[in-house]
Amino acid sequence: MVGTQVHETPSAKDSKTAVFNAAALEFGEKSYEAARVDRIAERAGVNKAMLYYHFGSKEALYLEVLRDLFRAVSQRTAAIADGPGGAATKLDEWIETIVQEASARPWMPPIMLREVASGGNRLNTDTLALMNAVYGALGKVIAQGQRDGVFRKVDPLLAHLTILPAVLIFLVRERMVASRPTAEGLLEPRHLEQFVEHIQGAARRMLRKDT
Amino acid sequence: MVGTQVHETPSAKDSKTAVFNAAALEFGEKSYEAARVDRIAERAGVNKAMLYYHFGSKEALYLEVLRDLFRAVSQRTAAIADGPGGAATKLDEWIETIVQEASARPWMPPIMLREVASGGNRLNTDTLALMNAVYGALGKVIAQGQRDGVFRKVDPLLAHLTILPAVLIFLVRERMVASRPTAEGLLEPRHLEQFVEHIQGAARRMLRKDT
DNA sequence: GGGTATTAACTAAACCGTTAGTTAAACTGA
DNA sequence: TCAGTTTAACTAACGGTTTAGTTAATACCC
Repeated sequence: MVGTQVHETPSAKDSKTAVFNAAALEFGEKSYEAARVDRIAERAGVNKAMLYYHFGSKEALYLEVLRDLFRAVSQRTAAIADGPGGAATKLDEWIETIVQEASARPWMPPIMLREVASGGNRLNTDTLALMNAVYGALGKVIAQGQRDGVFRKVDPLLAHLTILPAVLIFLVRERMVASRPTAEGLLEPRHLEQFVEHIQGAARRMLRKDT
Repeated sequence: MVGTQVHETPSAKDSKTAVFNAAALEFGEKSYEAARVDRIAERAGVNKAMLYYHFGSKEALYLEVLRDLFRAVSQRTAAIADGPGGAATKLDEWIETIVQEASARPWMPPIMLREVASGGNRLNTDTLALMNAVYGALGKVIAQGQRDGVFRKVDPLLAHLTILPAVLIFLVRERMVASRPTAEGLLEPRHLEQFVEHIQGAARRMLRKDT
């Protein structure tokens, strides 16, 4: 939806994107089942029937949010993998991109986490393909690094399952921290840039050849 | 509940633990809101009202599952941190313990992921304290390693936020994989031992001093 | 011991607020 | 006028919780 340009009358487009944005926020805050259609409509400032007019059902609206989310990330990460540069740089960029997209769509991390937590039952084939593209991009970068002799032999899937979860959870954690008055222990605040540097470093150390 | 020994008549204990176990399964599979009290009762083979008789409410039951879960993990990880051994070994054991506890309670990873995804709103102070204990244990191990000169200077919180998410997501992923007929890309199967070795290695590389 | 009171364990059914989804009418701009 | 847009009002079903009542075992008292 972010970035969709179907030809529609101005008012229609406005109400549709209003619903979409409100839905993204709502689905980011609550699970699919806890998300309320009425609340989405209210947040969008439109009548609930508009939601059904534009999207057909709660589930269709949710899937629209999902697709939009993965489409953006998969395209950008794929561009990095296929673009120019060394593997180590691309690795940093891959991480940076995920973080950027998640910042542009704060609902992304919680939705993804809930989706995997629930076994991805709601993910249809093409959405799954988009997720795979994100992984595929990292796989290409790792393969390039191994070909170039700068990365050691590491299972790319396990590498992916080390980096991405950390990013997602750090980002959702930020909200928890923000909402608590006195945050200590696990909820001590940390700066995003600090984390990005850390996880880039950790990824590099995980992958680089021992000297 | 696992490990609770309150004195109760046999039948009461049976029905109560039956409800507890059914609830743990249900809450592991679905979000709190998607979990159905009727289904829990059915799975436990008891009347729905028994659930209220023993636990008072759906939420109280959920919190019981949560507490049980964190109690076990926090106790075991704390024991490792305070026990004998080198930091590197303790690090491996810390990871191993999380994996073991999660295997004993397959509902742990999905519940924890959903909980952080939703900002931990349902976590009360003492449950949060248990989570902090798990982190605190890792913090102690890292501090020991730094004191002994085998670990480099790394923010223990960021280190924790690198290791634990990976473990949780790998474990929930296993279910997704198992439930799909042809798993490719992100869903290619991997062995648990293989992953444990990988994440232990990644953690060690993240923390060890450069030579 | 035997009769009575009390309690824990359990059930079927109803209650009632909530919620996704519908409908039919009204409005708007071209 | 006419298609696209918007709305208030409505409905059917669902789901957590309560309730009124049953059963069987245990405790108490003479």
